[in-house]
Amino acid sequence: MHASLSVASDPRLPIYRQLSDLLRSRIEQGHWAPGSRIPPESELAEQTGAALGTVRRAIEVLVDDGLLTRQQGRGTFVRKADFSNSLFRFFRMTGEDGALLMPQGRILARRLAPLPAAVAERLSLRPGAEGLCLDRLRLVGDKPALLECIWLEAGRFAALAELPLEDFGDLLYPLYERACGAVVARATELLTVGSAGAVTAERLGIAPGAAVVVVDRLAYGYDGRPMEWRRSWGAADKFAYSIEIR
Amino acid sequence: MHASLSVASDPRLPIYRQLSDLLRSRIEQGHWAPGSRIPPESELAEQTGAALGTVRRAIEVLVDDGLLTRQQGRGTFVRKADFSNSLFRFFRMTGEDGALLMPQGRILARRLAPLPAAVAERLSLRPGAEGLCLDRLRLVGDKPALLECIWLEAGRFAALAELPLEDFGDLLYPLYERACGAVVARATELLTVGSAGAVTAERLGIAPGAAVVVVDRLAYGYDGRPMEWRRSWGAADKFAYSIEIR
DNA sequence: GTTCTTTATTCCTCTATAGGACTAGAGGAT
DNA sequence: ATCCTCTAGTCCTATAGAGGAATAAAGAAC
Repeated sequence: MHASLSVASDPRLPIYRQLSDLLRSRIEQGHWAPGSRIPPESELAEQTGAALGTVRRAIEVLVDDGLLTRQQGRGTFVRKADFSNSLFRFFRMTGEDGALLMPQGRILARRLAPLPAAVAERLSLRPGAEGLCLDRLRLVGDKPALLECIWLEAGRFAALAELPLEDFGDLLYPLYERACGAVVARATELLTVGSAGAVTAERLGIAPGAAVVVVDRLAYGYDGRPMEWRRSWGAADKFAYSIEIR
Repeated sequence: MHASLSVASDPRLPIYRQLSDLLRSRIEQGHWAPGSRIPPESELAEQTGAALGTVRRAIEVLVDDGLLTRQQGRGTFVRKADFSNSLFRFFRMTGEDGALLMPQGRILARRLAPLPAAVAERLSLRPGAEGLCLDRLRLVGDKPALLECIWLEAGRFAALAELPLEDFGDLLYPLYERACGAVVARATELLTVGSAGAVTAERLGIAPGAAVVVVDRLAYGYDGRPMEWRRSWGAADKFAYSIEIR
Protein backbone atom coordinates (compact mmCIF):
# COMPACT_ATOMS: atom_id res chain seq x y z
CA MET A 1 0.00 0.00 0.00
CA HIS A 2 2.17 2.79 1.42
CA ALA A 3 4.25 5.29 -0.51
CA SER A 4 3.15 4.70 -4.07
CA LEU A 5 -0.47 4.37 -3.10
CA SER A 6 -0.82 7.58 -1.21
CA VAL A 7 -0.73 9.54 -4.44
CA ALA A 8 -4.24 10.84 -4.60
CA SER A 9 -6.80 8.19 -3.69
CA ASP A 10 -9.00 8.43 -0.66
CA PRO A 11 -7.26 6.25 1.95
CA ARG A 12 -10.63 5.16 3.32
CA LEU A 13 -11.19 3.26 0.11
CA PRO A 14 -10.23 -0.42 -0.04
CA ILE A 15 -6.62 -0.99 -1.03
CA TYR A 16 -7.58 -2.63 -4.31
CA ARG A 17 -9.57 0.48 -5.22
CA GLN A 18 -6.71 2.80 -4.38
CA LEU A 19 -4.46 0.58 -6.41
CA SER A 20 -6.74 0.56 -9.43
CA ASP A 21 -6.97 4.36 -9.21
CA LEU A 22 -3.20 4.50 -9.22
CA LEU A 23 -2.91 2.22 -12.24
CA ARG A 24 -5.65 4.14 -14.00
CA SER A 25 -3.81 7.43 -13.55
CA ARG A 26 -0.61 5.87 -14.86
CA ILE A 27 -2.46 4.86 -18.00
CA GLU A 28 -4.29 8.14 -18.44
CA GLN A 29 -1.12 10.14 -18.04
CA GLY A 30 0.58 8.09 -20.70
CA HIS A 31 3.05 6.58 -18.26
CA TRP A 32 2.26 3.26 -19.92
CA ALA A 33 1.58 3.61 -23.62
CA PRO A 34 -1.47 2.04 -25.27
CA GLY A 35 -0.64 -1.45 -26.46
CA SER A 36 2.34 -1.81 -24.13
CA ARG A 37 2.70 -4.29 -21.32
CA ILE A 38 2.45 -3.17 -17.73
CA PRO A 39 4.74 -4.66 -15.07
CA PRO A 40 3.91 -8.20 -13.93
CA GLU A 41 1.53 -8.64 -11.05
CA SER A 42 4.27 -9.96 -8.82
CA GLU A 43 6.35 -6.86 -9.41
CA LEU A 44 3.43 -4.51 -8.76
CA ALA A 45 2.70 -6.40 -5.57
CA GLU A 46 6.28 -6.01 -4.42
CA GLN A 47 6.46 -2.35 -5.36
CA THR A 48 3.22 -1.39 -3.70
CA GLY A 49 3.47 -3.68 -0.71
CA ALA A 50 0.06 -5.21 -1.45
CA ALA A 51 -0.58 -8.92 -1.69
CA LEU A 52 -0.75 -10.54 -5.08
CA GLY A 53 -4.45 -11.19 -4.77
CA THR A 54 -5.08 -7.55 -4.06
CA VAL A 55 -3.12 -6.47 -7.11
CA ARG A 56 -5.07 -8.93 -9.22
CA ARG A 57 -8.30 -7.50 -7.90
CA ALA A 58 -7.19 -3.97 -8.79
CA ILE A 59 -6.26 -5.02 -12.30
CA GLU A 60 -9.60 -6.75 -12.63
CA VAL A 61 -11.37 -3.43 -12.12
CA LEU A 62 -9.51 -1.89 -15.02
CA VAL A 63 -10.05 -4.94 -17.20
CA ASP A 64 -13.77 -4.65 -16.56
CA ASP A 65 -13.54 -0.97 -17.44
CA GLY A 66 -11.86 -1.85 -20.69
CA LEU A 67 -8.56 -0.13 -19.96
CA LEU A 68 -6.49 -3.29 -19.68
CA THR A 69 -6.52 -6.75 -21.19
CA ARG A 70 -4.81 -9.78 -19.74
CA GLN A 71 -3.21 -12.61 -21.63
CA GLN A 72 -2.23 -15.65 -19.70
CA GLY A 73 1.44 -16.39 -20.12
CA ARG A 74 2.15 -13.06 -21.84
CA GLY A 75 1.22 -10.26 -19.54
CA THR A 76 -1.27 -7.46 -18.97
CA PHE A 77 -1.55 -4.81 -21.66
CA VAL A 78 -2.97 -1.31 -22.01
CA ARG A 79 -5.84 -1.77 -24.34
CA LYS A 80 -5.97 -0.05 -27.68
CA ALA A 81 -9.47 0.90 -28.69
CA ASP A 82 -10.65 -0.64 -31.94
CA PHE A 83 -13.25 1.31 -33.85
CA SER A 84 -12.65 -0.46 -37.12
CA ASN A 85 -16.08 -2.04 -37.14
CA SER A 86 -18.04 0.79 -35.61
CA LEU A 87 -19.76 1.36 -38.93
CA PHE A 88 -21.33 -2.05 -38.68
CA ARG A 89 -22.55 -1.50 -35.17
CA PHE A 90 -25.61 0.33 -36.38
CA PHE A 91 -25.92 -0.22 -40.07
CA ARG A 92 -26.39 -3.25 -42.21
CA MET A 93 -23.67 -2.72 -44.74
CA THR A 94 -23.33 -5.85 -46.76
CA GLY A 95 -23.20 -6.33 -50.48
CA GLU A 96 -25.99 -7.93 -52.49
CA ASP A 97 -24.57 -11.34 -51.76
CA GLY A 98 -24.49 -10.68 -48.02
CA ALA A 99 -20.70 -10.56 -47.86
CA LEU A 100 -19.06 -8.03 -45.60
CA LEU A 101 -17.29 -5.32 -47.53
CA MET A 102 -14.41 -3.17 -46.43
CA PRO A 103 -15.67 0.38 -46.05
CA GLN A 104 -13.78 3.20 -47.77
CA GLY A 105 -13.36 6.74 -46.54
CA ARG A 106 -13.16 9.76 -48.83
CA ILE A 107 -12.61 13.32 -47.66
CA LEU A 108 -14.98 15.62 -49.55
CA ALA A 109 -13.90 18.90 -48.04
CA ARG A 110 -11.52 20.30 -45.46
CA ARG A 111 -11.46 23.75 -43.97
CA LEU A 112 -10.17 25.73 -41.05
CA ALA A 113 -12.86 27.68 -39.24
CA PRO A 114 -13.86 28.78 -35.75
CA LEU A 115 -15.55 25.95 -33.88
CA PRO A 116 -19.32 26.29 -33.67
CA ALA A 117 -20.35 27.09 -30.12
CA ALA A 118 -22.04 23.74 -29.51
CA VAL A 119 -19.01 21.79 -30.76
CA ALA A 120 -16.56 23.91 -28.81
CA GLU A 121 -18.49 23.22 -25.65
CA ARG A 122 -18.48 19.48 -26.20
CA LEU A 123 -14.75 19.56 -26.90
CA SER A 124 -14.19 21.65 -23.75
CA LEU A 125 -12.63 24.44 -25.80
CA ARG A 126 -13.44 28.11 -25.61
CA PRO A 127 -16.13 29.29 -28.05
CA GLY A 128 -14.64 30.56 -31.27
CA ALA A 129 -11.42 28.58 -30.96
CA GLU A 130 -9.95 27.61 -34.32
CA GLY A 131 -11.11 24.21 -35.55
CA LEU A 132 -10.42 21.83 -38.39
CA CYS A 133 -13.53 20.54 -40.12
CA LEU A 134 -13.64 17.50 -42.38
CA ASP A 135 -16.54 16.44 -44.55
CA ARG A 136 -16.19 12.77 -45.20
CA LEU A 137 -18.10 10.17 -47.12
CA ARG A 138 -17.88 6.53 -46.23
CA LEU A 139 -18.61 4.05 -48.94
CA VAL A 140 -19.31 0.35 -48.87
CA GLY A 141 -18.79 -1.37 -52.17
CA ASP A 142 -18.79 1.95 -54.06
CA LYS A 143 -22.17 2.89 -52.58
CA PRO A 144 -22.41 5.88 -50.23
CA ALA A 145 -23.20 4.64 -46.75
CA LEU A 146 -22.45 7.36 -44.24
CA LEU A 147 -21.83 11.06 -44.40
CA GLU A 148 -19.70 12.53 -41.66
CA CYS A 149 -18.89 15.97 -40.42
CA ILE A 150 -15.83 15.96 -38.16
CA TRP A 151 -14.49 18.74 -35.95
CA LEU A 152 -11.03 18.76 -34.39
CA GLU A 153 -8.96 21.28 -32.51
CA ALA A 154 -6.89 23.02 -35.21
CA GLY A 155 -3.70 23.32 -33.19
CA ARG A 156 -3.38 19.74 -32.07
CA PHE A 157 -4.30 18.36 -35.49
CA ALA A 158 -2.35 20.90 -37.55
CA ALA A 159 -0.66 18.10 -39.48
CA LEU A 160 -4.01 17.15 -40.99
CA ALA A 161 -4.48 20.62 -42.43
CA GLU A 162 -1.47 20.10 -44.69
CA LEU A 163 -1.81 16.43 -45.60
CA PRO A 164 -2.96 15.74 -49.19
CA LEU A 165 -6.56 14.55 -49.13
CA GLU A 166 -5.63 11.34 -50.97
CA ASP A 167 -3.34 10.34 -48.12
CA PHE A 168 -6.03 10.24 -45.46
CA GLY A 169 -6.79 6.57 -46.07
CA ASP A 170 -9.88 4.68 -45.00
CA LEU A 171 -9.53 4.93 -41.25
CA LEU A 172 -9.06 8.17 -39.39
CA TYR A 173 -8.13 7.08 -35.88
CA PRO A 174 -4.91 5.32 -36.93
CA LEU A 175 -4.13 8.47 -38.90
CA TYR A 176 -4.64 10.65 -35.84
CA GLU A 177 -2.17 8.45 -34.04
CA ARG A 178 0.43 8.41 -36.82
CA ALA A 179 0.22 12.06 -37.77
CA CYS A 180 -0.68 13.76 -34.52
CA GLY A 181 0.12 11.32 -31.73
CA ALA A 182 -3.50 11.40 -30.63
CA VAL A 183 -4.90 8.05 -29.52
CA VAL A 184 -8.62 7.51 -29.06
CA ALA A 185 -9.43 5.56 -25.90
CA ARG A 186 -13.21 5.58 -25.88
CA ALA A 187 -16.21 7.43 -27.22
CA THR A 188 -19.83 8.14 -26.47
CA GLU A 189 -22.49 8.11 -29.12
CA LEU A 190 -25.99 9.52 -29.26
CA LEU A 191 -28.44 8.20 -31.82
CA THR A 192 -31.39 10.14 -33.12
CA VAL A 193 -33.56 10.09 -36.22
CA GLY A 194 -34.00 13.01 -38.58
CA SER A 195 -34.72 13.67 -42.22
CA ALA A 196 -32.22 14.32 -44.98
CA GLY A 197 -31.62 17.82 -46.27
CA ALA A 198 -30.96 18.40 -49.96
CA VAL A 199 -27.16 18.19 -49.74
CA THR A 200 -27.13 15.23 -47.39
CA ALA A 201 -29.63 13.36 -49.53
CA GLU A 202 -27.69 14.00 -52.69
CA ARG A 203 -24.42 12.83 -51.20
CA LEU A 204 -25.99 9.73 -49.67
CA GLY A 205 -27.93 8.95 -52.81
CA ILE A 206 -31.33 8.98 -51.16
CA ALA A 207 -34.46 11.06 -51.60
CA PRO A 208 -34.53 14.51 -49.99
CA GLY A 209 -36.56 14.37 -46.79
CA ALA A 210 -36.04 10.63 -46.37
CA ALA A 211 -35.45 9.44 -42.82
CA VAL A 212 -31.84 9.33 -41.67
CA VAL A 213 -30.22 8.09 -38.50
CA VAL A 214 -27.92 10.67 -36.95
CA VAL A 215 -25.05 9.49 -34.77
CA ASP A 216 -23.24 12.12 -32.71
CA ARG A 217 -19.93 10.86 -31.44
CA LEU A 218 -17.56 12.40 -28.94
CA ALA A 219 -14.20 10.65 -28.82
CA TYR A 220 -11.89 10.86 -25.79
CA GLY A 221 -8.16 10.31 -25.39
CA TYR A 222 -6.49 8.31 -22.64
CA ASP A 223 -6.20 11.49 -20.63
CA GLY A 224 -9.99 11.55 -20.45
CA ARG A 225 -10.29 14.75 -22.48
CA PRO A 226 -12.55 15.03 -25.54
CA MET A 227 -10.65 15.07 -28.78
CA GLU A 228 -12.96 14.76 -31.73
CA TRP A 229 -16.60 15.49 -32.34
CA ARG A 230 -18.36 14.04 -35.32
CA ARG A 231 -21.87 13.79 -36.61
CA SER A 232 -22.74 11.02 -39.02
CA TRP A 233 -25.79 10.57 -41.20
CA GLY A 234 -26.92 7.25 -42.63
CA ALA A 235 -30.02 6.10 -44.47
CA ALA A 236 -32.56 4.96 -41.92
CA ASP A 237 -33.66 1.95 -43.93
CA LYS A 238 -30.17 0.50 -43.54
CA PHE A 239 -30.22 0.99 -39.80
CA ALA A 240 -30.45 -1.93 -37.39
CA TYR A 241 -29.22 -2.19 -33.85
CA SER A 242 -29.71 -5.00 -31.40
CA ILE A 243 -29.14 -5.04 -27.67
CA GLU A 244 -29.60 -7.34 -24.74
CA ILE A 245 -31.41 -6.03 -21.69
CA ARG A 246 -32.15 -7.38 -18.26
CA MET B 1 -16.69 -30.09 -5.26
CA HIS B 2 -17.63 -33.76 -5.61
CA ALA B 3 -21.17 -35.09 -5.51
CA SER B 4 -23.19 -31.96 -6.07
CA LEU B 5 -20.83 -30.68 -8.71
CA SER B 6 -20.80 -33.71 -10.93
CA VAL B 7 -24.29 -32.89 -12.16
CA ALA B 8 -23.60 -31.92 -15.73
CA SER B 9 -20.58 -29.66 -16.04
CA ASP B 10 -17.44 -30.63 -17.83
CA PRO B 11 -15.02 -31.73 -15.10
CA ARG B 12 -12.11 -30.28 -17.08
CA LEU B 13 -13.50 -26.84 -16.34
CA PRO B 14 -12.20 -24.92 -13.30
CA ILE B 15 -14.11 -25.65 -10.14
CA TYR B 16 -15.53 -22.15 -9.95
CA ARG B 17 -16.97 -22.58 -13.44
CA GLN B 18 -18.54 -25.91 -12.59
CA LEU B 19 -19.95 -24.34 -9.48
CA SER B 20 -21.42 -21.38 -11.32
CA ASP B 21 -22.98 -23.76 -13.84
CA LEU B 22 -24.53 -25.64 -10.97
CA LEU B 23 -25.93 -22.51 -9.38
CA ARG B 24 -27.16 -21.31 -12.75
CA SER B 25 -29.09 -24.50 -13.33
CA ARG B 26 -30.62 -24.25 -9.88
CA ILE B 27 -31.89 -20.79 -10.75
CA GLU B 28 -33.05 -21.67 -14.23
CA GLN B 29 -34.97 -24.68 -12.99
CA GLY B 30 -36.72 -22.59 -10.42
CA HIS B 31 -35.09 -24.38 -7.52
CA TRP B 32 -34.48 -20.91 -6.09
CA ALA B 33 -37.28 -18.50 -6.90
CA PRO B 34 -36.61 -15.03 -8.33
CA GLY B 35 -36.20 -12.56 -5.51
CA SER B 36 -35.37 -15.21 -2.93
CA ARG B 37 -32.13 -15.59 -1.04
CA ILE B 38 -29.73 -18.37 -1.90
CA PRO B 39 -27.82 -20.17 0.85
CA PRO B 40 -24.91 -18.28 2.40
CA GLU B 41 -21.49 -18.63 0.85
CA SER B 42 -20.18 -20.50 3.84
CA GLU B 43 -22.96 -23.07 3.55
CA LEU B 44 -22.42 -23.53 -0.18
CA ALA B 45 -18.72 -23.97 0.46
CA GLU B 46 -19.39 -26.63 3.06
CA GLN B 47 -21.98 -28.42 0.92
CA THR B 48 -19.85 -28.49 -2.20
CA GLY B 49 -16.49 -29.01 -0.54
CA ALA B 50 -15.02 -25.98 -2.30
CA ALA B 51 -13.17 -23.21 -0.52
CA LEU B 52 -15.01 -20.03 0.32
CA GLY B 53 -13.02 -18.00 -2.18
CA THR B 54 -13.94 -20.44 -4.93
CA VAL B 55 -17.63 -20.18 -4.09
CA ARG B 56 -17.37 -16.40 -4.13
CA ARG B 57 -15.76 -16.56 -7.53
CA ALA B 58 -18.56 -18.75 -8.86
CA ILE B 59 -21.19 -16.39 -7.51
CA GLU B 60 -19.33 -13.49 -9.07
CA VAL B 61 -19.80 -15.02 -12.50
CA LEU B 62 -23.56 -15.07 -12.05
CA VAL B 63 -23.61 -11.57 -10.61
CA ASP B 64 -21.78 -10.36 -13.72
CA ASP B 65 -24.32 -12.21 -15.82
CA GLY B 66 -27.11 -10.45 -14.00
CA LEU B 67 -28.65 -13.57 -12.46
CA LEU B 68 -27.72 -12.78 -8.86
CA THR B 69 -27.25 -9.69 -6.74
CA ARG B 70 -25.33 -9.54 -3.49
CA GLN B 71 -26.10 -7.41 -0.48
CA GLN B 72 -23.51 -7.19 2.21
CA GLY B 73 -24.94 -8.23 5.54
CA ARG B 74 -28.15 -9.59 3.99
CA GLY B 75 -27.30 -12.28 1.52
CA THR B 76 -27.22 -13.16 -2.16
CA PHE B 77 -30.50 -13.00 -4.06
CA VAL B 78 -31.88 -14.25 -7.36
CA ARG B 79 -32.35 -11.11 -9.35
CA LYS B 80 -35.73 -10.03 -10.55
CA ALA B 81 -35.57 -8.24 -13.87
CA ASP B 82 -36.91 -4.70 -13.84
CA PHE B 83 -38.27 -3.43 -17.12
CA SER B 84 -40.23 -0.59 -15.59
CA ASN B 85 -38.12 2.07 -17.25
CA SER B 86 -37.50 0.35 -20.55
CA LEU B 87 -39.72 2.89 -22.26
CA PHE B 88 -37.23 5.58 -21.38
CA ARG B 89 -34.28 3.66 -22.68
CA PHE B 90 -34.93 4.80 -26.22
CA PHE B 91 -37.44 7.59 -26.10
CA ARG B 92 -37.48 11.01 -24.57
CA MET B 93 -40.76 10.92 -22.81
CA THR B 94 -40.97 13.92 -20.58
CA GLY B 95 -43.70 16.48 -20.17
CA GLU B 96 -43.41 20.06 -21.40
CA ASP B 97 -41.72 21.00 -18.16
CA GLY B 98 -39.16 18.26 -18.52
CA ALA B 99 -40.53 16.22 -15.62
CA LEU B 100 -40.66 12.47 -15.88
CA LEU B 101 -44.16 11.14 -16.18
CA MET B 102 -45.45 7.72 -15.27
CA PRO B 103 -46.44 5.92 -18.46
CA GLN B 104 -49.86 4.35 -18.69
CA GLY B 105 -50.80 1.22 -20.57
CA ARG B 106 -54.11 0.69 -22.31
CA ILE B 107 -55.17 -2.50 -24.08
CA LEU B 108 -56.83 -1.59 -27.35
CA ALA B 109 -57.66 -5.06 -28.55
CA ARG B 110 -57.26 -8.69 -27.57
CA ARG B 111 -57.77 -11.75 -29.67
CA LEU B 112 -56.95 -15.42 -29.88
CA ALA B 113 -55.46 -16.42 -33.20
CA PRO B 114 -52.87 -18.77 -34.68
CA LEU B 115 -49.38 -17.37 -34.25
CA PRO B 116 -47.93 -15.86 -37.43
CA ALA B 117 -45.15 -18.07 -38.73
CA ALA B 118 -42.39 -15.54 -37.96
CA VAL B 119 -43.58 -15.05 -34.39
CA ALA B 120 -44.02 -18.78 -33.78
CA GLU B 121 -40.46 -19.35 -34.89
CA ARG B 122 -39.07 -16.72 -32.54
CA LEU B 123 -41.09 -18.17 -29.67
CA SER B 124 -39.86 -21.68 -30.52
CA LEU B 125 -43.43 -22.88 -31.03
CA ARG B 126 -44.77 -24.86 -33.95
CA PRO B 127 -46.22 -22.76 -36.78
CA GLY B 128 -49.94 -22.27 -36.41
CA ALA B 129 -49.97 -22.82 -32.65
CA GLU B 130 -52.67 -20.87 -30.89
CA GLY B 131 -51.56 -17.44 -29.69
CA LEU B 132 -52.89 -14.54 -27.66
CA CYS B 133 -52.41 -11.16 -29.29
CA LEU B 134 -52.67 -7.86 -27.49
CA ASP B 135 -52.74 -4.43 -29.12
CA ARG B 136 -51.60 -1.95 -26.55
CA LEU B 137 -51.10 1.78 -26.42
CA ARG B 138 -48.69 3.35 -23.97
CA LEU B 139 -49.34 6.91 -23.01
CA VAL B 140 -47.21 9.47 -21.27
CA GLY B 141 -49.19 12.34 -19.78
CA ASP B 142 -52.27 11.47 -21.85
CA LYS B 143 -50.26 11.64 -25.08
CA PRO B 144 -49.78 8.45 -27.13
CA ALA B 145 -46.14 7.43 -26.99
CA LEU B 146 -45.78 3.85 -28.07
CA LEU B 147 -47.95 1.37 -29.90
CA GLU B 148 -47.34 -2.28 -29.14
CA CYS B 149 -48.35 -5.56 -30.66
CA ILE B 150 -47.77 -8.45 -28.27
CA TRP B 151 -47.89 -12.18 -28.93
CA LEU B 152 -48.03 -14.85 -26.23
CA GLU B 153 -48.57 -18.57 -26.19
CA ALA B 154 -52.31 -18.98 -25.64
CA GLY B 155 -52.11 -21.96 -23.33
CA ARG B 156 -49.62 -20.63 -20.87
CA PHE B 157 -51.28 -17.22 -20.71
CA ALA B 158 -54.88 -18.44 -20.76
CA ALA B 159 -55.70 -16.35 -17.70
CA LEU B 160 -55.12 -13.20 -19.73
CA ALA B 161 -57.76 -14.20 -22.27
CA GLU B 162 -60.43 -13.96 -19.57
CA LEU B 163 -59.22 -10.98 -17.56
CA PRO B 164 -61.27 -7.76 -18.02
CA LEU B 165 -59.25 -5.31 -20.10
CA GLU B 166 -59.49 -2.66 -17.37
CA ASP B 167 -57.64 -4.93 -14.96
CA PHE B 168 -54.48 -5.19 -17.02
CA GLY B 169 -52.88 -2.19 -15.35
CA ASP B 170 -49.93 -0.18 -16.58
CA LEU B 171 -47.25 -2.84 -16.45
CA LEU B 172 -47.55 -6.21 -18.12
CA TYR B 173 -44.63 -8.17 -16.70
CA PRO B 174 -45.84 -8.03 -13.11
CA LEU B 175 -49.23 -9.12 -14.44
CA TYR B 176 -47.68 -12.10 -16.22
CA GLU B 177 -46.17 -13.09 -12.91
CA ARG B 178 -49.33 -12.60 -10.83
CA ALA B 179 -51.77 -14.14 -13.25
CA CYS B 180 -49.70 -16.75 -15.04
CA GLY B 181 -46.64 -17.40 -12.90
CA ALA B 182 -44.40 -16.36 -15.78
CA VAL B 183 -41.37 -14.32 -14.79
CA VAL B 184 -39.31 -12.45 -17.35
CA ALA B 185 -35.57 -12.81 -16.78
CA ARG B 186 -34.09 -10.98 -19.76
CA ALA B 187 -34.88 -9.82 -23.26
CA THR B 188 -33.26 -8.96 -26.55
CA GLU B 189 -34.29 -5.99 -28.62
CA LEU B 190 -33.75 -5.06 -32.24
CA LEU B 191 -34.17 -1.46 -33.34
CA THR B 192 -34.99 -0.41 -36.87
CA VAL B 193 -36.56 2.61 -38.53
CA GLY B 194 -39.67 2.50 -40.67
CA SER B 195 -42.55 4.70 -41.65
CA ALA B 196 -45.99 4.80 -40.08
CA GLY B 197 -48.93 3.15 -41.79
CA ALA B 198 -52.36 4.77 -41.64
CA VAL B 199 -53.56 2.92 -38.54
CA THR B 200 -50.28 3.26 -36.65
CA ALA B 201 -50.07 6.96 -37.45
CA GLU B 202 -53.61 7.58 -36.33
CA ARG B 203 -53.12 5.78 -33.03
CA LEU B 204 -49.81 7.51 -32.33
CA GLY B 205 -51.17 10.89 -33.37
CA ILE B 206 -48.58 11.49 -36.06
CA ALA B 207 -48.70 12.00 -39.81
CA PRO B 208 -49.10 8.91 -42.00
CA GLY B 209 -45.77 8.02 -43.54
CA ALA B 210 -43.82 9.79 -40.78
CA ALA B 211 -40.68 8.02 -39.59
CA VAL B 212 -41.12 5.63 -36.68
CA VAL B 213 -38.66 3.62 -34.65
CA VAL B 214 -39.58 -0.05 -34.45
CA VAL B 215 -38.41 -2.08 -31.48
CA ASP B 216 -38.78 -5.84 -31.68
CA ARG B 217 -38.43 -7.48 -28.31
CA LEU B 218 -38.13 -11.14 -27.42
CA ALA B 219 -38.49 -11.78 -23.68
CA TYR B 220 -37.10 -14.92 -22.02
CA GLY B 221 -37.95 -16.66 -18.75
CA TYR B 222 -35.49 -17.97 -16.20
CA ASP B 223 -35.57 -21.29 -17.96
CA GLY B 224 -34.01 -19.57 -20.95
CA ARG B 225 -37.03 -20.15 -23.19
CA PRO B 226 -38.70 -17.32 -25.13
CA MET B 227 -42.00 -16.26 -23.64
CA GLU B 228 -43.26 -13.10 -25.29
CA TRP B 229 -42.66 -11.40 -28.59
CA ARG B 230 -43.62 -7.79 -29.06
CA ARG B 231 -43.15 -5.13 -31.67
CA SER B 232 -43.36 -1.50 -30.60
CA TRP B 233 -43.70 1.61 -32.71
CA GLY B 234 -42.74 5.10 -31.53
CA ALA B 235 -42.45 8.47 -33.25
CA ALA B 236 -38.90 8.81 -34.55
CA ASP B 237 -38.59 12.45 -33.53
CA LYS B 238 -38.90 11.39 -29.90
CA PHE B 239 -36.20 8.79 -30.26
CA ALA B 240 -32.80 9.21 -28.61
CA TYR B 241 -30.36 6.57 -27.48
CA SER B 242 -26.90 7.01 -26.13
CA ILE B 243 -24.18 4.44 -25.70
CA GLU B 244 -20.59 4.25 -24.62
CA ILE B 245 -18.14 2.46 -26.88
CA ARG B 246 -14.48 1.54 -26.61
C1' DG C 1 -42.46 3.56 24.07
C1' DT C 2 -38.19 4.93 22.37
C1' DT C 3 -33.50 4.56 21.97
C1' DC C 4 -29.23 2.31 22.53
C1' DT C 5 -26.37 -1.88 22.82
C1' DT C 6 -25.36 -6.34 21.81
C1' DT C 7 -25.19 -10.40 19.06
C1' DA C 8 -25.55 -13.38 15.08
C1' DT C 9 -25.39 -13.67 10.28
C1' DT C 10 -23.72 -12.51 5.99
C1' DC C 11 -20.88 -10.59 2.56
C1' DC C 12 -16.26 -7.95 1.92
C1' DT C 13 -11.29 -7.12 2.18
C1' DC C 14 -6.72 -8.74 2.57
C1' DT C 15 -2.95 -11.79 3.33
C1' DA C 16 -0.06 -15.81 2.30
C1' DT C 17 0.99 -19.75 -0.30
C1' DA C 18 1.14 -23.57 -3.69
C1' DG C 19 0.73 -25.50 -7.93
C1' DG C 20 -1.23 -25.32 -12.79
C1' DA C 21 -1.58 -23.36 -17.63
C1' DC C 22 -0.04 -20.72 -21.27
C1' DT C 23 3.57 -18.21 -24.01
C1' DA C 24 7.96 -17.33 -25.90
C1' DG C 25 12.39 -18.30 -26.73
C1' DA C 26 16.73 -21.04 -26.37
C1' DG C 27 18.93 -25.09 -27.31
C1' DG C 28 19.28 -29.89 -28.76
C1' DA C 29 17.76 -34.13 -31.66
C1' DT C 30 16.59 -35.76 -35.92
C1' DA D 1 15.56 -27.23 -41.78
C1' DT D 2 12.33 -29.13 -38.81
C1' DC D 3 10.72 -30.74 -34.73
C1' DC D 4 11.06 -31.53 -29.84
C1' DT D 5 12.22 -30.43 -25.09
C1' DC D 6 13.32 -27.50 -21.58
C1' DT D 7 13.13 -23.29 -18.98
C1' DA D 8 11.76 -18.76 -17.44
C1' DG D 9 8.23 -15.54 -17.08
C1' DT D 10 3.51 -14.53 -16.56
C1' DC D 11 -1.23 -15.00 -15.48
C1' DC D 12 -4.78 -18.50 -13.50
C1' DT D 13 -6.85 -21.49 -10.06
C1' DA D 14 -7.47 -22.91 -5.51
C1' DT D 15 -6.90 -23.14 -0.52
C1' DA D 16 -6.96 -21.44 4.38
C1' DG D 17 -7.71 -18.03 7.55
C1' DA D 18 -8.28 -13.43 9.99
C1' DG D 19 -10.57 -9.36 10.67
C1' DG D 20 -13.90 -5.65 8.86
C1' DA D 21 -18.53 -3.79 7.47
C1' DA D 22 -23.35 -3.95 6.90
C1' DT D 23 -27.81 -5.77 8.29
C1' DA D 24 -31.40 -7.39 11.23
C1' DA D 25 -33.27 -8.71 15.26
C1' DA D 26 -33.27 -9.39 20.22
C1' DG D 27 -32.57 -7.40 24.54
C1' DA D 28 -31.31 -3.60 27.87
C1' DA D 29 -31.60 1.13 29.48
C1' DC D 30 -33.98 5.16 29.88
